[in-house]
Amino acid sequence: MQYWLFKTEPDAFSIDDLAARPNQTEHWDGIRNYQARNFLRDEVKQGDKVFIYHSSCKEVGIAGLAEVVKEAYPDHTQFDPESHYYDPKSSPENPRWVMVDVTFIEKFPDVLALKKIKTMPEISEVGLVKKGHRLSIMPVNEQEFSALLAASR
DNA sequence: GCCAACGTTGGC
DNA sequence: GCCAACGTTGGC
Repeated sequence: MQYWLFKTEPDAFSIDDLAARPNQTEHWDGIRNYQARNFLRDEVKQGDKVFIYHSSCKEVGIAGLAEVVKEAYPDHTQFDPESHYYDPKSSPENPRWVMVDVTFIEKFPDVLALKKIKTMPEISEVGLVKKGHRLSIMPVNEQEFSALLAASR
Protein backbone atom coordinates (compact mmCIF):
# COMPACT_ATOMS: atom_id res chain seq x y z
CA MET A 1 0.00 0.00 0.00
CA GLN A 2 1.15 3.50 -0.76
CA TYR A 3 0.40 6.95 0.57
CA TRP A 4 -0.50 10.11 -1.31
CA LEU A 5 -1.41 13.72 -0.94
CA PHE A 6 -4.15 15.19 -3.13
CA LYS A 7 -4.60 18.93 -3.34
CA THR A 8 -7.93 20.63 -3.61
CA GLU A 9 -9.26 24.12 -3.28
CA PRO A 10 -11.84 23.87 -0.51
CA ASP A 11 -13.96 26.58 -2.10
CA ALA A 12 -14.49 24.12 -4.95
CA PHE A 13 -14.32 20.82 -3.09
CA SER A 14 -13.34 20.29 0.54
CA ILE A 15 -13.01 17.42 2.99
CA ASP A 16 -16.50 18.34 4.23
CA ASP A 17 -17.85 18.03 0.71
CA LEU A 18 -16.34 14.56 0.46
CA ALA A 19 -17.91 13.55 3.76
CA ALA A 20 -21.29 14.81 2.54
CA ARG A 21 -21.29 12.80 -0.71
CA PRO A 22 -23.43 9.68 -1.09
CA ASN A 23 -21.39 6.84 0.42
CA GLN A 24 -18.89 9.58 1.32
CA THR A 25 -17.26 8.78 -1.99
CA GLU A 26 -16.39 10.94 -4.97
CA HIS A 27 -14.37 10.75 -8.16
CA TRP A 28 -11.26 12.90 -8.21
CA ASP A 29 -11.60 14.59 -11.58
CA GLY A 30 -9.90 17.52 -13.25
CA ILE A 31 -6.29 16.40 -13.04
CA ARG A 32 -4.62 17.97 -16.08
CA ASN A 33 -0.94 17.62 -15.38
CA TYR A 34 1.00 14.77 -16.93
CA GLN A 35 3.12 13.92 -13.94
CA ALA A 36 0.08 13.83 -11.68
CA ARG A 37 -1.80 11.84 -14.33
CA ASN A 38 0.98 9.27 -14.45
CA PHE A 39 0.78 8.77 -10.71
CA LEU A 40 -2.97 8.33 -10.93
CA ARG A 41 -2.81 5.98 -13.89
CA ASP A 42 0.15 3.83 -12.87
CA GLU A 43 0.65 3.92 -9.14
CA VAL A 44 -2.45 4.91 -7.19
CA LYS A 45 -4.02 1.63 -6.08
CA GLN A 46 -7.16 0.55 -4.31
CA GLY A 47 -6.63 0.74 -0.56
CA ASP A 48 -4.01 3.47 -0.74
CA LYS A 49 -4.39 6.23 1.85
CA VAL A 50 -4.70 9.82 0.73
CA PHE A 51 -4.22 13.04 2.64
CA ILE A 52 -6.67 15.69 1.51
CA TYR A 53 -4.83 19.00 1.34
CA HIS A 54 -6.57 22.35 1.17
CA SER A 55 -4.81 24.94 -0.96
CA SER A 56 -5.47 28.55 -1.92
CA CYS A 57 -7.57 29.27 1.12
CA LYS A 58 -7.46 30.62 4.66
CA GLU A 59 -6.25 27.49 6.37
CA VAL A 60 -3.73 25.96 4.04
CA GLY A 61 -2.77 22.45 5.06
CA ILE A 62 -3.87 18.84 5.48
CA ALA A 63 -7.53 18.63 6.36
CA GLY A 64 -8.26 14.93 6.46
CA LEU A 65 -7.74 11.42 5.25
CA ALA A 66 -9.34 9.38 2.48
CA GLU A 67 -8.86 6.02 0.82
CA VAL A 68 -8.75 4.98 -2.82
CA VAL A 69 -11.70 2.73 -3.64
CA LYS A 70 -11.48 2.67 -7.43
CA GLU A 71 -8.36 2.78 -9.56
CA ALA A 72 -7.81 4.89 -12.66
CA TYR A 73 -10.54 5.16 -15.30
CA PRO A 74 -11.23 7.86 -17.90
CA ASP A 75 -12.14 11.28 -16.53
CA HIS A 76 -15.45 12.01 -18.26
CA THR A 77 -15.07 15.78 -17.96
CA GLN A 78 -12.42 15.77 -20.69
CA PHE A 79 -15.10 14.89 -23.29
CA ASP A 80 -17.63 17.50 -22.20
CA PRO A 81 -17.38 20.74 -24.19
CA GLU A 82 -19.29 22.50 -21.43
CA SER A 83 -16.76 21.49 -18.79
CA HIS A 84 -13.95 23.62 -17.56
CA TYR A 85 -11.79 20.52 -17.95
CA TYR A 86 -12.75 19.85 -21.56
CA ASP A 87 -9.82 18.70 -23.69
CA PRO A 88 -10.56 18.76 -27.42
CA LYS A 89 -7.44 16.75 -28.14
CA SER A 90 -8.66 13.80 -26.12
CA SER A 91 -11.09 11.16 -27.38
CA PRO A 92 -13.06 8.34 -25.73
CA GLU A 93 -11.09 5.88 -27.89
CA ASN A 94 -7.83 7.26 -26.57
CA PRO A 95 -8.48 9.12 -23.33
CA ARG A 96 -5.70 11.35 -22.13
CA TRP A 97 -6.85 11.96 -18.56
CA VAL A 98 -7.92 9.61 -15.80
CA MET A 99 -9.40 9.84 -12.34
CA VAL A 100 -9.81 7.62 -9.29
CA ASP A 101 -12.55 7.35 -6.67
CA VAL A 102 -11.81 8.15 -3.06
CA THR A 103 -13.88 7.67 0.07
CA PHE A 104 -13.85 9.69 3.26
CA ILE A 105 -12.06 8.27 6.28
CA GLU A 106 -11.70 11.14 8.70
CA LYS A 107 -11.54 14.88 9.11
CA PHE A 108 -8.83 16.08 11.44
CA PRO A 109 -9.82 18.19 14.47
CA ASP A 110 -7.74 21.00 13.02
CA VAL A 111 -6.12 21.52 9.68
CA LEU A 112 -2.46 20.56 9.92
CA ALA A 113 -1.07 23.86 8.72
CA LEU A 114 1.51 24.02 5.98
CA LYS A 115 3.48 26.32 8.26
CA LYS A 116 3.63 23.58 10.87
CA ILE A 117 4.45 20.88 8.34
CA LYS A 118 7.45 22.91 7.27
CA THR A 119 8.80 22.84 10.80
CA MET A 120 8.62 19.05 11.08
CA PRO A 121 12.05 17.46 10.74
CA GLU A 122 10.55 14.26 9.30
CA ILE A 123 9.06 16.08 6.35
CA SER A 124 12.05 17.38 4.47
CA GLU A 125 11.39 15.12 1.49
CA VAL A 126 7.72 15.70 0.84
CA GLY A 127 7.13 17.64 -2.36
CA LEU A 128 5.07 20.14 -0.44
CA VAL A 129 8.05 21.70 1.27
CA LYS A 130 10.49 21.30 -1.56
CA LYS A 131 10.73 23.09 -4.86
CA GLY A 132 7.92 22.62 -7.28
CA HIS A 133 5.14 22.37 -4.80
CA ARG A 134 2.73 22.64 -7.66
CA LEU A 135 1.96 19.00 -8.21
CA SER A 136 -1.64 18.23 -7.32
CA ILE A 137 -1.00 14.51 -6.72
CA MET A 138 2.15 13.58 -4.88
CA PRO A 139 3.53 10.50 -3.14
CA VAL A 140 4.17 10.43 0.61
CA ASN A 141 6.42 7.76 2.07
CA GLU A 142 5.43 5.66 5.05
CA GLN A 143 7.61 7.50 7.54
CA GLU A 144 6.25 10.85 6.45
CA PHE A 145 2.72 9.52 6.47
CA SER A 146 3.06 8.35 10.07
CA ALA A 147 4.55 11.64 11.20
CA LEU A 148 1.89 13.70 9.46
CA LEU A 149 -0.92 11.53 10.76
CA ALA A 150 0.39 11.69 14.31
CA ALA A 151 0.64 15.46 14.08
CA SER A 152 -2.91 15.75 12.75
CA ARG A 153 -4.82 13.81 15.37
C1' DG B 1 -3.58 40.98 -5.87
C1' DC B 2 1.40 40.11 -6.20
C1' DC B 3 4.89 37.44 -7.93
C1' DA B 4 8.02 33.44 -8.11
C1' DA B 5 8.24 29.01 -9.88
C1' DC B 6 6.94 25.91 -12.85
C1' DG B 7 4.51 23.64 -17.08
C1' DT B 8 3.01 24.03 -21.85
C1' DT B 9 3.01 25.78 -26.43
C1' DG B 10 4.61 26.80 -30.83
C1' DG B 11 7.84 28.99 -34.15
C1' DC B 12 11.97 28.04 -36.08
C1' DG C 1 14.68 19.70 -30.25
C1' DC C 2 15.57 24.35 -28.52
C1' DC C 3 13.81 28.10 -26.10
C1' DA C 4 11.10 32.36 -25.55
C1' DA C 5 6.57 33.62 -24.54
C1' DC C 6 2.77 32.70 -22.23
C1' DG C 7 -0.45 30.61 -18.80
C1' DT C 8 -1.20 28.58 -14.24
C1' DT C 9 -0.43 27.55 -9.51
C1' DG C 10 -0.37 28.68 -4.91
C1' DG C 11 1.63 30.89 -0.70
C1' DC C 12 1.64 35.13 1.22
